[in-house]
Amino acid sequence: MAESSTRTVERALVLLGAVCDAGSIPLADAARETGLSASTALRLLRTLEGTGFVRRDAAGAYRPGLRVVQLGVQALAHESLVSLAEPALERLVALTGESAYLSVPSHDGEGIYLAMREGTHSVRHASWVGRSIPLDGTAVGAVLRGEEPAAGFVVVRNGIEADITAIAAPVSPGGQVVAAISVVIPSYRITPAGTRRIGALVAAEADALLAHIPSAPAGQDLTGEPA
Amino acid sequence: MAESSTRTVERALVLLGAVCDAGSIPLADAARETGLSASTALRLLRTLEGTGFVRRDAAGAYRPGLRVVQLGVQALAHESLVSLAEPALERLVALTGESAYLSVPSHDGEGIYLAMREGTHSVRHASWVGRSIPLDGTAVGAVLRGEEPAAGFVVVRNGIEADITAIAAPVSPGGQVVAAISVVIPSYRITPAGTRRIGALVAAEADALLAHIPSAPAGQDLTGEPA
DNA sequence: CTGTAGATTTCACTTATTGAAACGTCCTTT
DNA sequence: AAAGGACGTTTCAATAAGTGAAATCTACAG
Repeated sequence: MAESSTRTVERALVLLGAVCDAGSIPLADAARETGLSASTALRLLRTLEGTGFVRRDAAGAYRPGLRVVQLGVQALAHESLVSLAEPALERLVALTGESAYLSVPSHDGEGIYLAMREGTHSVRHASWVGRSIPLDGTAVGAVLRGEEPAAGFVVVRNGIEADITAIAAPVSPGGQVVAAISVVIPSYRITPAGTRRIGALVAAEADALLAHIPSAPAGQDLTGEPA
Repeated sequence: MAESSTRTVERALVLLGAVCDAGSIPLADAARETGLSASTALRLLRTLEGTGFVRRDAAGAYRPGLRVVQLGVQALAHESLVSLAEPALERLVALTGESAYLSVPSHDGEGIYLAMREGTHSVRHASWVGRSIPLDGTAVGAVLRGEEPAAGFVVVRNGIEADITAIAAPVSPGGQVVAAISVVIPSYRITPAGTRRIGALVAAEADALLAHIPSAPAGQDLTGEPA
């Protein structure tokens, strides 16, 4: 039985996702969006409510509950990658003035931002931690998939977002890509020379990120605590 | 059937909680801790894994997955209370040098820190966002329960944590307590006069927090977006 | 080499989930 | 005012789905 499942739980989790995506959603919409019957959705949402994963507001609509916040923040704190990366992101911002990101592959064929540092320019790119990013047509995506061009970094000009240029480099201890460091810049501000310079910086930081790690045996699981 | 349930989902969520609490936990421990049979725990954890809520590390142990981080951060961002409170916390830190917190009642009879601002003193109290706090014997607890003494703030000296004094005041638009603002101080640093001064500051900030809000009808649901 | 502990799979039992339908309510429409 | 529609909620019989004891396998410690 390679296939697991547990339909009920899967459905509940999908519902939870829908509620979190929406921020606030009435029962009927949640049911529609997840393709569940109203009664099933109600029952599952009630279970989620009873455990604090969602709550109802005065209007009766469902919202993400505090348990979600709690577990999420806890989990984020346990991700040692972000604490390792933070100084690197900071340096990148200091040296480039642009926003810098750490992202990792998610389970569903996308990527997700785990940490960011906002740039200092007044016109800056603003994404946010926890945001999903497609792997197609993005610099981060190319890197997370393992396409590392000779230069050591990937540049995507006006990819998913128009007028935005992204420069990304892989964090790949032992050849296995576990994360990407990237810098995102309004395209009008970028020059060929600047691209090379920043690309080199990003690649250098990405390389250095896990260089100190004594002996990452198989280059696996560096998303957890190093201990 | 006033009682909801859905045993399977509840169990899965308890497991998820256990994994997040532990940070990293092998199947057997998770099963023991939740009182589930190994096979059931395995099946549920697999479901959680398939949806990205947990993942396995190289050793096979379970850890919080990225989905948890993602939803948690999303949810936290949607909490308008924290954006409203942040300036207040900042001011408190500026005026007192001590760490300041925003907390709300959780679903399980505890409280949870939703936002914090670290103090500037070299010896400071460090808790963290997402942390649970008991309601018994804490200043925050007293406030969240609705016990507002005449002074407008509660002081608890050496409560749960020894050598720590906490001063908390309720955020209660329309009489209903929805949150608490608090400052936490190493006890040796506090004086009677300082307590009064800080208490007044905390109470003032807590009062002012939702004063601007045009017309919070029944004083409900201010944890969500004000729209 | 033997014994214990964990992880994983199998499988028969039945419990617990399911969704259509019915109900009450609150709107908007005619 | 009455009719229509949408939503939240409850009921209930059918059965799909989850359960846990036991068996299997591996890894490791004695």
